[in-house]
Amino acid sequence: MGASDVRTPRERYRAQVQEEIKERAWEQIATAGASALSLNAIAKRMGMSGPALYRYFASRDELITELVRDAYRSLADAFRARAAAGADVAGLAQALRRWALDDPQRYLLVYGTPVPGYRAPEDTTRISVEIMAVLLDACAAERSLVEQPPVEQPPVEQPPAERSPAVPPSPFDAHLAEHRAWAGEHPAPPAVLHLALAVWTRLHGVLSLELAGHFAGMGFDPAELYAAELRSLTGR
Amino acid sequence: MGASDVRTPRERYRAQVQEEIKERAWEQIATAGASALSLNAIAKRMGMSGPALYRYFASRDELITELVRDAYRSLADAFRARAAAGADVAGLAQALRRWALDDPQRYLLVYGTPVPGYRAPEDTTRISVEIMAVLLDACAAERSLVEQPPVEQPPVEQPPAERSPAVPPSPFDAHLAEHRAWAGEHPAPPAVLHLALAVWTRLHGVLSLELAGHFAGMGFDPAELYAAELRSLTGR
DNA sequence: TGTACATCAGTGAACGCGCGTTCACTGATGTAC
DNA sequence: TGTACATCAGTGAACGCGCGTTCACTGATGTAC
Repeated sequence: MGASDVRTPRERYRAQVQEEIKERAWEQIATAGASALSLNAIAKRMGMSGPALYRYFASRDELITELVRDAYRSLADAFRARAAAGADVAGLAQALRRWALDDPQRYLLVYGTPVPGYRAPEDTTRISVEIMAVLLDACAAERSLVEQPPVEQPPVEQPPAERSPAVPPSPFDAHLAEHRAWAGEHPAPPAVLHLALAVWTRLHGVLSLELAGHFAGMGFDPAELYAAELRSLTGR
Repeated sequence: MGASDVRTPRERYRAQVQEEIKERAWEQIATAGASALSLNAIAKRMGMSGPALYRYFASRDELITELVRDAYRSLADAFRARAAAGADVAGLAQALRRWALDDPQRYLLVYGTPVPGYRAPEDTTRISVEIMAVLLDACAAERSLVEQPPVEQPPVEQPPAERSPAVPPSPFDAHLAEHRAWAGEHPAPPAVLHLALAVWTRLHGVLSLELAGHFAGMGFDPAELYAAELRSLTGR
């Protein structure tokens, strides 16, 4: 509200139709996948003629771009809100899972198999950096809380005496110390960068296989596996 | 050879053309994705007319089914060969990574976002059970080798004295003890089932994001992350 | 308050395209006597 | 070895479809005087 209230009725109507187009687009993606998205089919479902949509989106690709952008934005917002409410890594993981299950195709559009000829706009990389920043903050807090449990777990039978109080950095931590450009200005030490990447890939590993239906018929509860993977990261 | 040599010239020719159709299909999938697979385009590239392909595949869907089956079969063969050569979990992980990078679209066809309206044949579930069996064997050996490092890693600062010699089963292990139908007749204890699932999801997490290009521009080496995740599983 | 004009949402026809699939047919290859 | 027949790979025309996109247009809504 406020500043957006100065919009003229025409502008408001325009935004409203644009929003409905996106909604129908998501419905269509949900039933037939992103590569089957068709402007004509959306128009038909809205009771409009096909060309009418070109008043709102310059092309099919631009519509997809907008959907990808919205998806990223929505996850970033969910993360920031959760973080602002004091969520830790487990809280973010829960938010991620909810966000993914809430609309599987939205998750897959962002993190699934890329649409063949489609090139994501720069815009979205900025948002994904934003998401990673929230995760890095949470990981940093997690680390300082539990005093550096290594993400790469040493074998149990290794005598505890041989462990120096400061856990020696893993080979990957050493690699990250010299390849941390992706973290931008974030002051996180390599172990935290490592943890953030592990959180990302492990949770994605479970989620993406679950959403793709690969656990169907196996009998166990994917939520339990998700929780277990989360514990492997936080140690709690 | 041998038994296959009794094939008549016609049969051999037929098999040969069928094989070339599949090769062209993979080429097309590699450049435009699975959902863009077109029989007409394949025929054109082979210098044939479109309808000619219907001598070899009853429909587009049947061709895709064959490709999916081949992909599963190829991974299962690679796994069995590696296991027969004495590979441990790390060896299988290496084989998986090589198999995936060797032909990313083949990996994504099997483990990526499912093709919208497509339903995989029963046949493939059997092969994926076969793959899982090889992995379970390797995981069982791994476990007996390193004396049960838990997949869910407890925090470091937890006093070693409180760890019982037999590590207490994690909540997920307990869940798996009662939901192990997917392992079939395999006698693996819950901790081994857990390890196998973690191997699958963690390696897939890294591989799928790497193949989808999500690490592009981040600067670190995905192979190093893959190796780190592998160490998180084997403790070595 | 009323008139003249500009803006802009939406339509319908049309373009060219490629798709999966069918069908009747041609011509080469293999088989039986 | 030669002839008659069966098998089968491949063709070309055709069907109906839906796609993205363009274009000239109608008609409603908003704006300026």
